[in-house]
Amino acid sequence: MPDTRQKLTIYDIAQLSGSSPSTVSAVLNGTWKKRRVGEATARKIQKIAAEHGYTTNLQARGLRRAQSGLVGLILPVHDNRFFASMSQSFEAQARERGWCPVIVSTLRNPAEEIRTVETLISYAVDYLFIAGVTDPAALSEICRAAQVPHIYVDLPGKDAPSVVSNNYLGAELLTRKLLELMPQVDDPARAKPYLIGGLETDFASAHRISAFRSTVLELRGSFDEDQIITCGYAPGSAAREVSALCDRIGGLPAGLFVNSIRAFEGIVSEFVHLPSESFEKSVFGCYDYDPFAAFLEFPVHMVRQNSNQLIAAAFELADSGVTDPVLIQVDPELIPPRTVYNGPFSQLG
Amino acid sequence: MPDTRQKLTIYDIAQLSGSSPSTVSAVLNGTWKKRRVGEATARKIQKIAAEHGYTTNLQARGLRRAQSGLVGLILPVHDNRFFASMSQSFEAQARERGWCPVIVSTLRNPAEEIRTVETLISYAVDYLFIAGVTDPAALSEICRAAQVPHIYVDLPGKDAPSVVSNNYLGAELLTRKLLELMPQVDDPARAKPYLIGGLETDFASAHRISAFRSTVLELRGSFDEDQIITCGYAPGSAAREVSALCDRIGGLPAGLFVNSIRAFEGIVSEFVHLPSESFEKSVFGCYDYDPFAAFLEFPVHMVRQNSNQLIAAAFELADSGVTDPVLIQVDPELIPPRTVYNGPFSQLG
DNA sequence: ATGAAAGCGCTAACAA
DNA sequence: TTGTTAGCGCTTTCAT
Repeated sequence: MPDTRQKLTIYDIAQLSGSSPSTVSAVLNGTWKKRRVGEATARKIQKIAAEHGYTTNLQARGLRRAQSGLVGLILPVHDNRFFASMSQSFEAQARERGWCPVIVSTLRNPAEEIRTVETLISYAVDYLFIAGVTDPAALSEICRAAQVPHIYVDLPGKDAPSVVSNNYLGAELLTRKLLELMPQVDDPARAKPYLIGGLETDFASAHRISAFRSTVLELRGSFDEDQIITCGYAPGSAAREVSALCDRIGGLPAGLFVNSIRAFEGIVSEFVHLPSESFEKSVFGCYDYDPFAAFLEFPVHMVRQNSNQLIAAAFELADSGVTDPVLIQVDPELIPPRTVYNGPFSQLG
Repeated sequence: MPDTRQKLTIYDIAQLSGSSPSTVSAVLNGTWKKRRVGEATARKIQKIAAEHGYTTNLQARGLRRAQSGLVGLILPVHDNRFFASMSQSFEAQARERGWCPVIVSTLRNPAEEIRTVETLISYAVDYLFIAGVTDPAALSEICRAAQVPHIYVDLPGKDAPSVVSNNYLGAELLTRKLLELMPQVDDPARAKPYLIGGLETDFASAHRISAFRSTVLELRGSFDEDQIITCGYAPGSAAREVSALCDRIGGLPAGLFVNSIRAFEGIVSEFVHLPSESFEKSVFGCYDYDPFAAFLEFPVHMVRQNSNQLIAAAFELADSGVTDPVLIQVDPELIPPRTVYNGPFSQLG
């Protein structure tokens, strides 16, 4: 391995091989077949390049070609099971297609989202995947102005194709399961199922709440708005709210639909103070899957969103060049208690 | 917002403002003060650029300056609490410094690691953070040849600065805790603590195992190698191994040190078949923190690695320009059962 | 205080 | 089959 202090360019390789920069360029970027560079010349150049550890300057190529080979994914946070597994899938599939994935989180901060999209565009990303942002319209506008094709994942955009989880279906399945398993309780306030967590302003939560409401109404014939407690996603507020609920109705409700793993985390931290028997007259559901939540003291039915399928569908749309605002839905899965889900990357850790 | 079909360049802005490209360049990249561009000229150019939605082409800038403004982080997987929170911290701190973070995972695959480092170098990353790879030496060599400063996080490199978790300390704390709480059991095979999960070839695991061995020896006066079961990180194999262990020693051991959250996941999936009383004569520890694992039926003591501090220390080294192979250790924390840990990003979800 | 011009490394006409 | 050349958009001497 020669210690090339200076980075080599195609000009260096041209010199060393006695051919011209354009021939070297063609050989090294794979277009030499159709440029009809001689087999021998090609071999020689490849050999020299390899020996000297030549690597293409992708900035220069990108500048010239007016594209970068980068594909971006914007998500709210890395530190979340659903989004992290989305990252994993995104990366694998981007690589498969010869793209270099760039994953950035914007913390659900509108200004940060805009700044980030602008930065990625400045780096000439070839395609942008957008998941879980607050203002899709603003981002679409920026992308449109810069002519960057983009797609929304897990939330619908009206100016670009979208792939979303079928939140209505997932919530309906979970609600039906709860209603099916809920024990008979005398106190009417405790006999009803409650939904806790999330925000109705959030697209996904809105659909889940709507499914919860309709399904309860359909199967029970009545529904009160006090059965819905939208307190956001933070564990702390869910903990406070569930505790307030129990105070209000004098114990745990017969059914509890927790609308996010983070909220569930907070709720469990409250539950830990209760004796085991408290859970006997209740059934729990959580919209999100977590392997450990599957093994709590009380059984928890969970919905697992198929992030891998979301990303796969998005890549298919990207590949096919669709730019119209089509909307594809991906069905989530109801996961029973005590189940270890095996995902595409589960052998790793 | 004018619908500029074509992306504007500094030449366009120069025309529009009646000044030269070099002046526009200086104004728009912030060096105009020291280039002594007139206040009025500067204002005018900035105004025009803003009105037309000009954005710098970072590829062109990068090519010219021979740097990109990108800073890379290489990790094994995204889909893991520890690494995901590392991503979150990395991103926040990179942004703070005006860098654009690029986070990629290489699935502990040596070839992929090398390919990835080469790709990032081709994009002219200014700095590289490397966490959890299999062959640091090879990567250092590539970085050195390309003159890319880099730092290792969570594993030590011998040719570059490193920031690592104090795995020995963490494991020692956890082992001491287990030994302190382990109940008296008659059967000698069940009276000993066991460690399960991980690989001794892995730097972090090696240190943890070493601490486990020494601490047990110190406090108990004896140690058998059969107390260590290194079966990797996959849940499935940990599940099989723990079940084999229980068969062999005729029940749960008095103390079980699980060497990774993924292994613990598999173990818990076995435990779920056992009656509650089974856990009464055992104490559990897990090297990794998970909010739900904190609330299992039986108490679990956990070690939480401080990924935020690891990244912070690494950035400090990067800022200070250190390139010698110094090694900094960051202490992990022992977290008691039933504890919700609040991290720097815990209000998000 | 500002402009002209060269060039970063690569690609893609266009020539030969 | 291969070489010459003109840029991609920006920065940065060097002039003025």
